[in-house]
Amino acid sequence: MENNDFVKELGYLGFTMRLKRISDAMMHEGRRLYSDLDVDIEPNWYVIFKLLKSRGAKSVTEIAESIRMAHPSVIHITNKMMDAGYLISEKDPTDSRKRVLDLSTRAIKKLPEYEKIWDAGESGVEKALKGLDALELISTLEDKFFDKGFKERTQEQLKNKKS
Amino acid sequence: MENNDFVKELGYLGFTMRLKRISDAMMHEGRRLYSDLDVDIEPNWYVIFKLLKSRGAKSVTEIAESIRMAHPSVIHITNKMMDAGYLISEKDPTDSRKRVLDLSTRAIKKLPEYEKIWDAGESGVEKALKGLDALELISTLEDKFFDKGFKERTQEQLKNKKS
DNA sequence: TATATTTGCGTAGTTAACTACGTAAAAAGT
DNA sequence: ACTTTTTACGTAGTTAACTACGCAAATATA
Repeated sequence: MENNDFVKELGYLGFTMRLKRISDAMMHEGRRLYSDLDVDIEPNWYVIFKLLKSRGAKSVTEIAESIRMAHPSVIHITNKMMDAGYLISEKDPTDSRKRVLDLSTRAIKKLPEYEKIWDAGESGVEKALKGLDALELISTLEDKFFDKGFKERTQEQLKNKKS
Repeated sequence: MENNDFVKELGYLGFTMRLKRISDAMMHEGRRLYSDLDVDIEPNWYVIFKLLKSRGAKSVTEIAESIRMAHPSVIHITNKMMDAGYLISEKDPTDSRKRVLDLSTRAIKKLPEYEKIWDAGESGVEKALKGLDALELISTLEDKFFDKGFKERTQEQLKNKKS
């Protein structure tokens, strides 16, 4: 691997971009993996499978909150999973605005096969990151940038400089 | 901030997704920042400004390699910067396939103003991450996942499990 | 009880990266 | 010198997130 990485030279200024590059690269690898394995699922589906398996049926908004995604993203993902036959959807009997999603029997039948892949993926990541405090750092990043974001922090710095 | 984060509970399995979420969130904050400040630039442009300022004129492919992006992405970004009047583009005299990009005089005139913003952004990130080995971890992630990706690591694990 | 607000869901449009492929020029091979 | 391969760039199409907005149902308020 060459070392011509200009973004790396930029220090903290390049941090966000480097984060995105790695995230994009890993995401992309994930897609290639599924396509190589010739499996009928897509990258982010695992989190829906796991969530509904462990917590039972949930509405769209509940899912969005549980995984910290915007609800339109959840609709998009779960619609594709429904088309593939992995989810069932029912109106909530007490609140007709809500649509409650749950795993189909097909999903439950297929889960063991898919969990082997996810376990292998997890082991691979774990092996690569063991001893690096990576999960702790991610938690810190979440704490620091989910509540008071990058924007607010920059604006504070701009104000400080003026005084 | 509530602590209903299911992805966090997934350990290393949720690592990639958490990385993407933070990256997306920071990216989004960046866009909001520029829109709040009412400046005529977009998030990733800074890296092109900085690169051409420090290294001088470069071709599309050279830029792509320097910042580790696919060349169509560079074309996309630099076309917008050209439309905004920040870049000039010329054919390479010795190789007519190449298109060489450089900062315009307008860009050079505007740079000090923009660098104030970027400095503030960098300070904000630095303050949030100081003492956390964040840059070191990013470097490790790059080393581990740019060369031998997530896919290959998972496939190794799948093989191991079978034996 | 009537009105106003909040909540849940869906659609539409935006953003920013990527791969795949095509074309033309340059370089390498025979 | 001719042919093949590589390189550089551009376009088209895909993916996956987001915000903004609108509608309808439920809840709160007057």
